[in-house]
Amino acid sequence: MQFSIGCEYAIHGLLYLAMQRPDEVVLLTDVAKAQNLPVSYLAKVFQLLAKAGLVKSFRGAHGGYMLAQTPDQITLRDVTQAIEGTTPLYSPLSSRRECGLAADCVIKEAFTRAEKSLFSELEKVTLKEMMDQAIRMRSRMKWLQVPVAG
Amino acid sequence: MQFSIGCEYAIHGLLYLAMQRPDEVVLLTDVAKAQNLPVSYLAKVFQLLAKAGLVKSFRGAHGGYMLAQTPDQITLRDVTQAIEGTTPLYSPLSSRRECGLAADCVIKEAFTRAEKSLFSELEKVTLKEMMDQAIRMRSRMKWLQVPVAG
DNA sequence: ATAATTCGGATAGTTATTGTCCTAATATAA
DNA sequence: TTATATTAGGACAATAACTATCCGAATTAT
Ligand code: SF4
Ligand code: SF4
Repeated sequence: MQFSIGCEYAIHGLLYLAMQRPDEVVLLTDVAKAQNLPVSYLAKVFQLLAKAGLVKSFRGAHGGYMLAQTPDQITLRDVTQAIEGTTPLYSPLSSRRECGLAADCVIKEAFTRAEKSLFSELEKVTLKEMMDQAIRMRSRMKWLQVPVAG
Repeated sequence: MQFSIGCEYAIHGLLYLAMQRPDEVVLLTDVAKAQNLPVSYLAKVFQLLAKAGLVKSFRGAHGGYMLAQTPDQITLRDVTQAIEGTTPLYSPLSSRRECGLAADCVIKEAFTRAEKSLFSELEKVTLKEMMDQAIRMRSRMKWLQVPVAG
């Protein structure tokens, strides 16, 4: 019961993109290098982000990635769900157990509410806010030492 | 990012206990049989429940398990945490990434809030409520067809 | 054409979860 | 005391999920 490490890579990768000049296209290898991540796995993560519409990808020479939405549109929820998918937190295999409640079971309903509550919290935090923090505290985040606009 | 199947076993096992006469001691094998669960794994689950103080265990002849708290004291949060432990939903390995934010990082704070929110929802549902539902809908839950008080 | 780059699939390595088994400890009863 | 019933706990095996690597195909700029 933990977010996978792919979420961590995604969050920090997106933050790295957000810190570039707007519309700057970044190489995957640069993202990986800056944060000491395995580039081959990060590639998979970025493919998921692209599919989810959080980043735009460009193939070929001078290709790479850039954000597909403004940082204030991208929330932590978008990121985690892009990586982890949207399977419910609790889905009992009633195959073992004969049970005809199905739709209106207080247990399942409770988990559904809890899950909604979890993601609605994550939805409140945007990449913009993370970026703002990163700008304020840039000196303490060595992995983010990138040239910024201007 | 899903609650493990052990949680499902635990919830339904506790519900089975709750449906017995108060202070009735139940054999693990009966719980497993009623729900067609692997008894050896259910044993592990019940050991965790015992450690967490949700059930009392009795060894030896006429031994078994019973609830250690009244059904209205046991919440879904207690159960899930007894099984899954309390490791945080998100704990980035800053080993890869040099970052000095640590304590006051908006990302980590967001996940912490989200996690609290998740568990606070789960805390609102008690075994008593599940039991009441089970009593109302007994006919639709074949795995729970047990003799009840009286 | 050539070089640079992402895409997608296959696959391998690693870790976590789920399940089994065996022995020890404990409790009851004859 | 001995036999029997039952949980505790550790070691282990099987399975599944996650993480990581690799390669050929597609795409694009030069
Ligand atoms: S009681 Fe609810 S969670 Fe359990 S098997 Fe029935 S429908 Fe599923
Ligand atoms: S930015 Fe926050 S989550 Fe990322 S490495 Fe720094 S402290 Fe950890």
